[in-house]
Amino acid sequence: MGKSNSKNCPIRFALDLFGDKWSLLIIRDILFKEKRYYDEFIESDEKISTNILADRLKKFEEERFLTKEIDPTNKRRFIYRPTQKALDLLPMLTEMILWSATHDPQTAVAPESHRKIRGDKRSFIERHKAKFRKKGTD
Amino acid sequence: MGKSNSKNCPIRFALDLFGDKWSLLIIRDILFKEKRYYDEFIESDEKISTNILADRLKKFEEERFLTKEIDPTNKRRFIYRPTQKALDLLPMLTEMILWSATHDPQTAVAPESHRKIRGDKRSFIERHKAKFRKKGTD
DNA sequence: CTGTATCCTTAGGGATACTG
DNA sequence: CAGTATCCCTAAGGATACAG
Repeated sequence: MGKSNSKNCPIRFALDLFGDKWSLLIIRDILFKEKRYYDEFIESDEKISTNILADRLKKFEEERFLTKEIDPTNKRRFIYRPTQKALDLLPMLTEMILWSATHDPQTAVAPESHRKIRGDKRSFIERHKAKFRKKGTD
Repeated sequence: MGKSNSKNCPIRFALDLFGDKWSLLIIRDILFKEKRYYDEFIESDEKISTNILADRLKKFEEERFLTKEIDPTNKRRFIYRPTQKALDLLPMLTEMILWSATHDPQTAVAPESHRKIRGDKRSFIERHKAKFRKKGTD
């Protein structure tokens, strides 16, 4: 299902870009855990392997989800920062999290709290975006 | 990354359930294209093969995304209908569609229209839900 | 019509060693 | 530190034939 194939279907378009096993987990680390460095991604619970991580970071840079620059505080490291394109995934990811919150028996949340979270969604997202306005880039 | 592994991460929880190549496309067909029968899924553009489709339908039934019943209008077919758990994916999918609408150069939508779509999101989702209240189930 | 059952292929991913 | 480069392996998926 190559990229040329996502004609006119926005869901397929999205899946072609981040519908694999690792992409959204990396995006999660960037947007919610504020990771910015290669070794920070490597340390994640899921134990991504070095070649896969490098490949995804490259793709994300090519697709303009991330920028890669030399870290000003340490000229021997790279810093990866989310672009607006990545930040724009926050609403979708927030809805995904809300969905899991209601349907995961392990973390199940009462409907009242769910409504509260949903009510807070905008501020939740705005809070995150604000963070990245300092750290992020476009 | 088996299911037992999605401890405390709602994104991983969601990806374990529908993070493969086909699941969200089937959900799309159910929620947006209102497909209900095996052969309707088979006819989709993406040409899913019979064994994969059967496997996903079974999993979705087990995970309570779908119910499977004998079609009252034709006792020799099955009808698959979305549960509330599946319907609850509408907000996430809508955000995914909105994201693609802004970032897919092919279907790119002007920011004004985008804001309009976003403003209409609730009614969009409610319209879909209403449809399924007749056809759907829980 | 709605699937199973097979068989086969391949892309994606894991482990590990190595490098600028 | 931030990756390549290998090598290998497996799960996922395609094609097709068959079955209830």
